[in-house]
Amino acid sequence: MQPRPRMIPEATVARLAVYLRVLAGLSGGGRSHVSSQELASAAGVNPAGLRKDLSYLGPCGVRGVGYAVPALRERLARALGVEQQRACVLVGMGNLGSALAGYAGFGSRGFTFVGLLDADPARVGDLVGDTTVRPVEDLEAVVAEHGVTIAVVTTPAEVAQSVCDRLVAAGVRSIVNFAPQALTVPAGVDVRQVDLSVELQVLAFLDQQKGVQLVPDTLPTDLTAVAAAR
Amino acid sequence: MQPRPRMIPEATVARLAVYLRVLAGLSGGGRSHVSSQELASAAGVNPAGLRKDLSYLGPCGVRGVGYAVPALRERLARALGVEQQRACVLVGMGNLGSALAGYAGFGSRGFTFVGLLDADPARVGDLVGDTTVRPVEDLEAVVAEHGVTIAVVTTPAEVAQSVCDRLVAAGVRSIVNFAPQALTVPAGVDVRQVDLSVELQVLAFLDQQKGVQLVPDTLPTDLTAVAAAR
DNA sequence: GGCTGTGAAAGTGTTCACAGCC
DNA sequence: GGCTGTGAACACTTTCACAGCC
Repeated sequence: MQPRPRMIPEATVARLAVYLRVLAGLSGGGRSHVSSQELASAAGVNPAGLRKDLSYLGPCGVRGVGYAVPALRERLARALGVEQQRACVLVGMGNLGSALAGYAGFGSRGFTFVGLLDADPARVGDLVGDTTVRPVEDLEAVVAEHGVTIAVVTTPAEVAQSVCDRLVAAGVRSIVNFAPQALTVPAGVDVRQVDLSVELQVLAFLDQQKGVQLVPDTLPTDLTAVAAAR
Repeated sequence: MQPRPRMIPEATVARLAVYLRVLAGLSGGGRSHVSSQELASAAGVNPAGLRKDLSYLGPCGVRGVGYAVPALRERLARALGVEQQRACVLVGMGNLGSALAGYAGFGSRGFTFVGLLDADPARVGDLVGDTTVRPVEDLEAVVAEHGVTIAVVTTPAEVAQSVCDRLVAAGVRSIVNFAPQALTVPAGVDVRQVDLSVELQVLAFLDQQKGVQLVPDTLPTDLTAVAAAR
């Protein structure tokens, strides 16, 4: 009976955010229309994939012409929920935490950091952007006060789980975790794990493979030798 | 004729890096063996998936017992190429760049930042970790001097492409790009694009969806209304 | 009994090719 | 002619179930 409100795949959601950013730049340039080819190239994806992504929002282009930049922009913003401002807290004000808190891009994309927390008394009171760092003890109070549902964890790995537990208990339902530590959470809470060092590691692996492929003529009889040479 | 050196899927490579980190922690605890269940739980993945991942390296566990911690650790390190140290450069010493440069985890995983570069004269000369920030003009010299093949870009978006071009011209073949800007590179060069704000955006979307799902009884006749209400 | 290793199945995401419309 | 929208094919991952071994 339900024709379904059309589920949007997660991979698509991530790319929609990228398209929105590219459109913002394009919009500043005063462009009125853009083709899937052009948009895809600027976003670094395949044109057909981009069209499929956009089609999840329903038809939103004009055949033979392309996409109207302002209309598409508004549609994307609405689909992603950027229109309404969301209150976030950030726990762990090391270099990474400071980088994220100071990133100007967040404000325009619907995120406001209403709380910057740190366990180190030396850091409490510092001004990052226009927000003052508060002691981690205030966590529950900040979450309750602003009705925070999204949190960013940039603490050392050892304390990430306990911080996470406190966040969840206080009512946070969505967490981005940069600490190299898997978090366990109750059902209904989303965690996105981001491991910066893994990116480098994958590159190193690919790099190494390139080296191996440059010498494909050496054909060892023993397969384990190849694996070992990796 | 070739039984194939067994290609390892990229998704698996990324997880192998995580397993290696977990094992390092476990190894410090003096454990001699570990089951796929335990390792998977600590890494935040499915046990069957973990076993499949490890099976790409060939059999490396003991049935009925589990995996020998030191042996598995060494095998993973070899597969990922962590044993040999790799020279990297990092361009753009803002907060994010500093966070990455200061991350102690890299050293133990085979990465050494031999060059920290920035275009801002005010930042040149700063000491980050035990490396001095150099002017971005030195890029080609540093890459050539140390035979750098891996670079991390944490510059503003506007200059990311030109920095990338210089890196590639200098001989870099693998790039992690944190600037919100798609990079175009010649064939043979790998780019991994990391967009930190996209993670938050996806969470916001999921968060919003939860809210919608809490009121599933409202069954509007018009589908577009649902899409719009997003 | 317990746990690994792995084919087979299910699910997800990507690419292709072309019909449909301007 | 050009470009969107989309079903169908394809590729990639994940999950399941169980055979094989200690």
